[in-house]
Amino acid sequence: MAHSFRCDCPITSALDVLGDKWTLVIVKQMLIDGKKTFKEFVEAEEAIATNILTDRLKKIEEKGIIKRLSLPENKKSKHYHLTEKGLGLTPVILEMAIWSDGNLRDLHPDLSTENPIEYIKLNKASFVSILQERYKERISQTQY
Amino acid sequence: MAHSFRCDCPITSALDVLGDKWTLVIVKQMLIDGKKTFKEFVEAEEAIATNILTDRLKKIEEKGIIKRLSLPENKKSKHYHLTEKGLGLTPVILEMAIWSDGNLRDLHPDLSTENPIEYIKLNKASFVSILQERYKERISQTQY
DNA sequence: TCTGTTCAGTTGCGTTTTGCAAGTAATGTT
DNA sequence: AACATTACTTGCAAAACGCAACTGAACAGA
Repeated sequence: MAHSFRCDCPITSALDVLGDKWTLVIVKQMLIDGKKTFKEFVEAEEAIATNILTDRLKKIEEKGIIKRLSLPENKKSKHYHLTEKGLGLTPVILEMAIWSDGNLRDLHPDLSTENPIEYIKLNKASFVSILQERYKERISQTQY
Repeated sequence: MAHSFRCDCPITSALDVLGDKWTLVIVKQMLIDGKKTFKEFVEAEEAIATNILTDRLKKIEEKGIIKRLSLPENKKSKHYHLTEKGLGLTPVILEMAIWSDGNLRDLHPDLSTENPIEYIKLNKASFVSILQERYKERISQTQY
C-alpha cells in the first residue's frame, strides 16, 4: 500500500506523513521520554489505544522513521528505535515545544514549565545535537 | 466548546492543536503561498473540501491563530490573516520543509526542488524573519 | 509441569471525522 | 433582470478513531 501524497510541496508532504494526533507524539515519547516498548507507549500519560499504537508503529516503520528490534535474551518484548530519519525530526519537535511555550498558555494554563525553553531558544542547533546524541547513547547500551 | 488537552506536555499540546492533515497546510498556504480567501484555499493544489475548510478556519480562528476580516469595499469576500500566534508557526513549518527535503525523497521522488533549502539551512533564523516580514508587508497593503 | 502473569498485539463495535457532491444565500456584474 | 461569484451548508457514504474485551506466545514461580 504505497503512500499517496497530495502534491509536491515539501510542507504538505511532511503533513501527509506526520499530520495526525499520534505519529509525532510517539516519536517524542522515544526521543524525549526514552520510551522503547509497546507497554511503555501504552502506559504513557497520553494514553494511546493499543490498536492505534499498533497501526502507527507499523506505518512509521514502513516509512523508515523507526525500526523494530527483537531482543536475543528476551523473546517476549520488542524494542522500537528511531532511525536517522526519525532522529531528523528533532528540530520539528523542538520548534513545536517552543511554539507551545510561547503561544498555548492562554488556552492551556497548566502547560508544563519544567523544560529549559529559554536555554533551547538561545542555541537551538546545539540542543538538537544534544538530544540526538543522548538518544544514540541510550540505545547503544542494549545488545540486539 | 473548550479544547481539551491530553496532558501538560508542550509537544503533545501543540499536536492537540496542530495535529491533523489540514491545519498546518492552511497556515502554510497563507504564509508561503500568499493565500487569503476561502476561494484561494479551495483552488489550491491540495484541494481541501469546503466543509473541512470551513471547520478548520473556524477552529484556528477560535484558537487565535488566524483572524477573519471583512473588506469595506467588498462585502462578498473575506480575508483570513495570520495573527502573531500563527506567524509564530513559521519555524515549525520551515523545519518540516527541511525534513521533507532530506528525508522524504525516497517515498516521494517528485517532491519539489525549487525551494532554496540549502540557503534556509545556512541561516534558519534569518529566513524565519524574512518570511514573517514578507507576510506582514503583504497584508499591510490592504485596508480593512 | 501446572498456574498465573506479562507483553504485544487483535477483534468487535459504536462514535466521530472525512471526503465528495450538491445546494443555498448574499453580494456583485452585465 | 439575469447571471456569476463567494462563502458557506447539507446529506450521505466511507474511513478513522476510541474503548473494551480477548488471544497467544513467552516467561516466572511453586
